[in-house]
Amino acid sequence: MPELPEVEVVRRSLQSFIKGLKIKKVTIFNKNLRYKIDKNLPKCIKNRRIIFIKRRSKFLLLGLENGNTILIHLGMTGKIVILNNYSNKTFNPNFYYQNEIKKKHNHIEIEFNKSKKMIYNDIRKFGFIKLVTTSLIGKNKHLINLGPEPLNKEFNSNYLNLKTRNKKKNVKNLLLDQKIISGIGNIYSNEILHLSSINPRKVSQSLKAIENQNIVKNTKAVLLKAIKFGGSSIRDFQGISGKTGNFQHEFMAYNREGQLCRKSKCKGKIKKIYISNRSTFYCSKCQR
DNA sequence: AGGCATGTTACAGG
DNA sequence: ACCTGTAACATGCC
Repeated sequence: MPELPEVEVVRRSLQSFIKGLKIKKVTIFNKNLRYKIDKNLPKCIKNRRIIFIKRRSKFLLLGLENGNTILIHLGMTGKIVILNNYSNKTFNPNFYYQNEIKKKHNHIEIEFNKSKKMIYNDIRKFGFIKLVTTSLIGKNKHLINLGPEPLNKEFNSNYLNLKTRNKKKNVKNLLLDQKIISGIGNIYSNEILHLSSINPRKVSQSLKAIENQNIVKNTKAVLLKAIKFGGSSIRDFQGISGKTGNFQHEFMAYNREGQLCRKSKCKGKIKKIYISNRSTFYCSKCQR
């Protein structure tokens, strides 16, 4: 599911559902995610209250009152499900999702007070959950090398000029490089370059200042719009209430091979190529 | 059956 | 050192 917009949509939902709640019970059905879940995790988080819910790049950070933070990455297919009133006798863990979320991929269940429950479900198990010390979070190996948040002011054209100046990397891989900008994945890199009318194979070094300026502007625009639309639901992304996002209907390039460019008056065709083994979509006319 | 999939990471080779 | 491509992880879908 998860690039920055999807993770942000989940964060906002969590904020309204579980902020301030106390963890009452933790059940691990399957500890073999990307990293094995520490067997001490349940007892370290039990009886602790959630005091903040933040996002850094594609990571979720659930801060606890005891100085620990639950760090979550959703990988490719990770989902978080929240259930209300689970004490109800007719409780069904897949209530909101019905057939769409399969119980066999529920790996962790965290029960809170106020009859709320959070489930981590992940088909491919590329995601993970681990506990980190809140005060040391910036030094965590997953976070320490991340570049700026694209929606922050530090991601601006000066920054991008500096980062592209000596880079021979193609611009698509540049956008995917979490050390340079954090949170962009394959879908949104395609969308950003399409909106910027820049060929994904273009070498970073050769980007003009105005192009960098456009990339910055369009990165922010694409991500904000995607958040506004509830993220993209391709395959299986769903927001926490089980609702799907709607940004997939707004795609200009991604997944549109062979279709007409949606830019007004362009009339070009969307092509699909592979760059570093990732599917890449661009308009052969307006992204030369 | 085989290729492909929103992510990350390790490794090989240029 | 930088860059790219490949593979791996596990599962499901077309």
